[in-house]
Amino acid sequence: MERLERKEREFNMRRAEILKQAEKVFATKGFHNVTVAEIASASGFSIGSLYQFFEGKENLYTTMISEKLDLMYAEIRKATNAAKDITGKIEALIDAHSQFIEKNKDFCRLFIKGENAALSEAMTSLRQKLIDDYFKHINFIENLLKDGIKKGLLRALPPHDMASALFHLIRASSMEWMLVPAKESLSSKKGFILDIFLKGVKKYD
Amino acid sequence: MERLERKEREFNMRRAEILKQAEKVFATKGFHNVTVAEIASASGFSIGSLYQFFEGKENLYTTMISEKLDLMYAEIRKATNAAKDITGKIEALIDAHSQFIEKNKDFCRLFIKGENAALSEAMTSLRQKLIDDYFKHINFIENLLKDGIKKGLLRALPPHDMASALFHLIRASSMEWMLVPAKESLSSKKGFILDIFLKGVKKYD
Amino acid sequence: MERLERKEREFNMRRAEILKQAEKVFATKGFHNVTVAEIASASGFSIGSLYQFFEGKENLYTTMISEKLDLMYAEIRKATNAAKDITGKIEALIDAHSQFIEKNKDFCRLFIKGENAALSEAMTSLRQKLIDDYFKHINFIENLLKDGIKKGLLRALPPHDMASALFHLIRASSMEWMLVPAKESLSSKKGFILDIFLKGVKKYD
Amino acid sequence: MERLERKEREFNMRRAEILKQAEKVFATKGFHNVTVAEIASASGFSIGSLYQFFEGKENLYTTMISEKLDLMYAEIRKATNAAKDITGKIEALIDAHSQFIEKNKDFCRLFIKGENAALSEAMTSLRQKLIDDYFKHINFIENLLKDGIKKGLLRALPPHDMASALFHLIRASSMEWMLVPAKESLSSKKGFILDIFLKGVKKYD
DNA sequence: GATGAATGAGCGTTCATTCAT
DNA sequence: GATGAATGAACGCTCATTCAT
Repeated sequence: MERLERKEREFNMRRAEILKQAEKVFATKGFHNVTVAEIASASGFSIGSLYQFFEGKENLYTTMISEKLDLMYAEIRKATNAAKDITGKIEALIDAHSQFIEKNKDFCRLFIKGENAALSEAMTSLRQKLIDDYFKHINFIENLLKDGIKKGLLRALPPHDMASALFHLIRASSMEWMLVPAKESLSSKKGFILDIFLKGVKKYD
Repeated sequence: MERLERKEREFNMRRAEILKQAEKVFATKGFHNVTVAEIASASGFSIGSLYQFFEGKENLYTTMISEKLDLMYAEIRKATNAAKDITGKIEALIDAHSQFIEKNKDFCRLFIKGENAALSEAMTSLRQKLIDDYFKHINFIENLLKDGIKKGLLRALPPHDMASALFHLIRASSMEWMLVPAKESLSSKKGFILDIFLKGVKKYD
Repeated sequence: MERLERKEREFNMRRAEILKQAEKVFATKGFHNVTVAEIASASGFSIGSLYQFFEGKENLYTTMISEKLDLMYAEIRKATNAAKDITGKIEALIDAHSQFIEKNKDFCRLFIKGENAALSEAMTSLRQKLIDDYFKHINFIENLLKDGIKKGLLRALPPHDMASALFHLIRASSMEWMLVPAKESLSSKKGFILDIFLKGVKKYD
Repeated sequence: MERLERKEREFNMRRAEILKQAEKVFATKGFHNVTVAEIASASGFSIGSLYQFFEGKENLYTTMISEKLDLMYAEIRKATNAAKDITGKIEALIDAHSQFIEKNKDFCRLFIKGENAALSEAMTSLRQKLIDDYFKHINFIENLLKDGIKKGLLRALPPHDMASALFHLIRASSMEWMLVPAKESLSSKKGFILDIFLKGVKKYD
């Protein structure tokens, strides 16, 4: 019994190590420009071993993307839920999202670079998962904003559109921060995002 | 003389036809999953002929992306410049951008899917061009908003960040419209974008 | 009648012009690294026109080689025949051969570089022609030497082997002259070739 | 340790096998008329495997030529050095050279056919190596002959030219033997070469 | 179990030749 | 006749995956 557990633990550790190194390599060069041999070499395993952990190159890639994104959404929601009031939650949402991107610059670049397309089964279902997760996340933000409307803090605009807007305002800062080599910390944009999202750009209402 | 002109016209028509068909094929399957033979067959030319118009697969791809994007930015700016006052210009900006996306759904999907990455010279310089064009466009919007600030219509927020925010609010709607199969017209979101951009989501200031 | 003659004369002039330019291009880059388009462009004719003068690329190449080599052998024999006595004839043979090589350095390099092989019909028959011409030439020298034996000037060694030896002694100098960038005139070797061929290297007999 | 040695030995055996079969195929058809698939099939390996042993088609070709030629020069020099006196050494030189050609008819034919040209890096450096090795060999013969001059056996002709002459006299016989399908053994020419090289063709001095 | 050499389908690209104009 | 755009077979090479050791 104990033996089995150790085996399982070891298996998971190796799997995680491979994913970690694969992320680095993929993030640097993109899916199509990386060979399985490279990942094997980077992670210190043999080519053959990789195929014991993952069904193939695509599966390794989609798993890596998928698990990392799960982590991102989880982190953001956890931080958001931990805040007390609506404004605090929105602030936490912006902050946690920004921080994840700052910590995972290379990974996130994969989404600017693109490198997702493909026709194969695995890639198609990855894309669908990405879309589903995206809408789940928008829905999470939506509920937050609905609460704000109910509490009389926010205007009664379509919640889904508001949520989408907030998400993409965060994305806007992130993208620019990733595109321009050296700039101030991404987190410094939090105030602006919060301000423009809440009050808009017009001078007098 | 006339002969030469007709030759040139024909050349350009064939070139355009290839680009048009290549756009369709690339949009469906992404750069790496399309073969030159497929594009040749789809556009009704032989493999060899493609190489008279374009230096290779990458050149065909980057040319297609580049020219189409040039067109998009040009259309948006033309429509924007044609409007009279600031609010009208912002409205026109949103409208023209939305309309281009509605008319070029498949092409725009390439950017959601990503499929830009690659390490080669051509691809690297395409990416740089995309980034440059993006910032040029943000700058165009920036100037528009600066004018609004000067005229006392808009708050004196950092113009670049405001421009980026507006651009990504438009992008937010577009993305969702492309992700969800059948939905109301993208243009119908114009009112919301304008509203949230100008006034924000907060109930009382 | 006269019209026809002019046509024919023009045809031959164009054909010669193509061969002349083709020689230059082939000599510089070798058969496989030259395209038909290059030859067309170099000779000032269209691709299609080339196919009116020659059946194809191989035919153009083999014709060029063949005719040039015919010329070489003809020149050498003419000069040789013009000399009076045996020793003079051998001297003339060496001289004319050396001079042809000096005048046609690039062409002759084709034979050092190789660039003859191929499996196709045309190439095979070219090779056979080269071999036949080579033996015909050796035979010419042979007759010269037989005469020398009959006249009591030369030892009664196997005439074919003697002829071959003489030919390759000339070739030896030529080769080195072509391999080493800048050297004294090839013709300056005539004395040495004659000396070693006639007297050998041994000090006392 | 032992394991590693066996691996290395196997690797070298496979590499040698590929070179051997490649030599046959190239010798028959020339560089440009052989496909990588053909060599793979002839040597009993897959296309991909060839690329584990050699960087590409050119590398395979140049390696084959280079190693074989190294072997030839080594054999000739070894045999020559083993002989006692000058005349014996010259005889051994002729003999060893002839024997190598008799044993490696197909390989040597590559040099008659030519098939060395090409513009690429690898081919250019092969050519330079061939030339360098040629002159190194001539130099080896030169030293031999210089010794003969010093010992009073040979006339004080320019040693380099004498060496070149001897080399090409051997080459003359070899070439004819290769060109004419069936003939007496090449080695039977040794006597003639020695005779003409030492004494020349003139009857009375 | 672990390995990495072996496999070969599939790719982008070239260029001799043809033939509509 | 003269042209050169169009053709597509054929090539060298890569690399995800397998499987004998």
